[in-house]
Amino acid sequence: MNLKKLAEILELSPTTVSRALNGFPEVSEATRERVQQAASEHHYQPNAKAKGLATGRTFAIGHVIPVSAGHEMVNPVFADFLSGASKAYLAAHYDMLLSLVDDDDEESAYRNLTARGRVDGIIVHGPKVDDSRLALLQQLGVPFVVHGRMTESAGYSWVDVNNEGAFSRGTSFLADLGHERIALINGLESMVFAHHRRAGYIEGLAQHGLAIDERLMASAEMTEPYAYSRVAQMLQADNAPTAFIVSSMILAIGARRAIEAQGLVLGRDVSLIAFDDDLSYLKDSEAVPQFTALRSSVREAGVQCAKNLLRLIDNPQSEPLQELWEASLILGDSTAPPLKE
Amino acid sequence: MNLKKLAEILELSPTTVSRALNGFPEVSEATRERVQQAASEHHYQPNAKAKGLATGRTFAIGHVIPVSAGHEMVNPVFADFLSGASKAYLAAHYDMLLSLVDDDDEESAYRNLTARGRVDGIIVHGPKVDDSRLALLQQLGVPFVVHGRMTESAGYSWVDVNNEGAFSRGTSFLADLGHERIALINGLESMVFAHHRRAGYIEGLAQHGLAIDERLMASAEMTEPYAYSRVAQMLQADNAPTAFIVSSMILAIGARRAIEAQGLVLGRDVSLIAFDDDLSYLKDSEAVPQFTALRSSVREAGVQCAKNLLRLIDNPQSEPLQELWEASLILGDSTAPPLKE
DNA sequence: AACTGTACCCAAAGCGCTTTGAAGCGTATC
DNA sequence: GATACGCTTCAAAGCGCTTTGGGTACAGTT
Repeated sequence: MNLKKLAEILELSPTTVSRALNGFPEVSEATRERVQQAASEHHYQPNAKAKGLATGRTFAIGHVIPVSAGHEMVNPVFADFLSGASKAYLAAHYDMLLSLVDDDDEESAYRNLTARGRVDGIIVHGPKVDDSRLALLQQLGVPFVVHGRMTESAGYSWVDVNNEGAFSRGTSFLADLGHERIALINGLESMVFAHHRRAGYIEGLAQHGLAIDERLMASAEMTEPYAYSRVAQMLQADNAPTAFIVSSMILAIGARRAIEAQGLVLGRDVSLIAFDDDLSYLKDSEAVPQFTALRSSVREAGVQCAKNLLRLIDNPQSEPLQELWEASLILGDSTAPPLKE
Repeated sequence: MNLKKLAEILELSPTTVSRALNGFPEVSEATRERVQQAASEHHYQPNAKAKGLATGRTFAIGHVIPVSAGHEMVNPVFADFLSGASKAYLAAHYDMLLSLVDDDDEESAYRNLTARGRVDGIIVHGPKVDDSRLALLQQLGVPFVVHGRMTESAGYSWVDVNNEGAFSRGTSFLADLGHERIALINGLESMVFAHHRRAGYIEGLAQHGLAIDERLMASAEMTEPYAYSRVAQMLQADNAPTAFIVSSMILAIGARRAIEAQGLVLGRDVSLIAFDDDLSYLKDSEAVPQFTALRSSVREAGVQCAKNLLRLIDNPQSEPLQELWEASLILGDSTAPPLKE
């Protein structure tokens, strides 16, 4: 079923049918209703390609998701982020185009999406320190919103969590409990979020006059086995840490496994704070959460990135939209003062 | 940059430029090279909407992903599945369109995608027992491949793991070790995969003459807290199970937490087998895996579903493609004979 | 009776590509 | 010298929609 056939059935011109369906005023209410009736009866939906060609719009948003080239790993938070974003798109009748690309040749993905006119805007994931994509996207002239931040420059839109503040606060909290050996299990520090978290961690230590010890800082792709092995190793070393602050729930799970494998009890012998993206299948929100956590919903971030991008598209002259969210510190079962020796 | 402008620059007709770029034989090698040269110089990419309109093809595949309506939960295996599928699409120059929809109104998502001509084919996720989508998709006449199975009927394409065989084998393995009280922590049994796993579990018990006890079977959305609470509850009950077989790594993690919270040791006091989708961030593949597991890579399933769908699209008259994969049983650290009392 | 305004509707052009049918132009054939 | 035949190129139509710039009919105004 297409416009022309529908128009024939209704004995109207395609013009009138189009206007009726798109809510233009120069068509009588009577015919508008007749048209809408017939459209839904015949399951008529305008062809997206034709509509896009005629309007110059596409009604699709591109998400370019980096897959770490070596280990083919895709960050599990994306599922929740996308589910949030798709909520916003659904309401606005946008579609979501996904490109998972090796993070060493992302550039061609952005070029493709825009040059071929596949999308009206782009959500950028996984910003890196000194990210070269910023210049590229600005040059391409496509509206975009970054989930996270690239540089400190003002000229682009982003939604981010105050990772530095959160990790400073978490580290302080552990120090206030009396911990003096606090370890950081972080993501890859080429990622801006990990960079900020490390900075916050160091700031927290500094505020309490605690020494910075490189041996207490780990940084890698955030998998469960990585957390397990690094935490196990740190606990076995001389002068082991009594507390950990870790960058994701997955890491917290690996850390917990390592702690218990040493015969230690989490929340008594060892304390732990996790950054919690509030993933749907890993909720840390029982009456007493298993982990003390810095929480910020990645699903909500998805909603907000999407909404802001749509605003940018509808309103190309507008100023960049920037939002810095605070994570909340949720008290759980995994933190306590250090044991007296 | 578009075809017309490129043609003007080259002082050729759009026809010739188009043919040159699309590898038609009726253009001389000399001009073909000249055209390709100019195209890449000017970053020319054909407009996807126009190309699609002219050819009737779209070069996009739709993935419709159910989000459980109540809890807004999206299954974490999708990230890995999509990363596999996108590999296949990249090679064939297809794009991936994602629709995350409440699983109670998926129908309109399929109608939309096809009626508006947004996709050339669809991958169907999360098949349910007696799934009404099968009839709908066949009626819509769009090529599709199901990840999993819907009914036993022969008339459609799917790629699935032999869940029944796997869970029968896993249950048998536990019974052979001497376990007599074996519990199942399953996903929602409205899902076909969970249905099959339950059937396999029961078959395994039956083969060893073990009784079926409804109190040892749990079924729900597969979250960590769910596994934790159900396992804790079963362990505290009279006549507690000595072994568990669970439907995902996330469940295994929740189960482990519950087991250890009782002061029990996994792989000594309690045995556990997990179904392992081989997720990139939860790999169970150290020298000795922490969990004994039934493993089948969901990323590979993504690759294969995508490849088969592309074959179906290129070759509409072909027979349905159906593949049943066997999971491998990986011996890990979480299983042992039951303790003698 | 002629004019203006308003409400409704339409023909045709155009979005950027592919594809059909045909044309121009050497070279070989009779 | 006329005809046929490759080889290369092109003009124009068409994909399904939106949008511009009208047109028609009828009521109200002068």
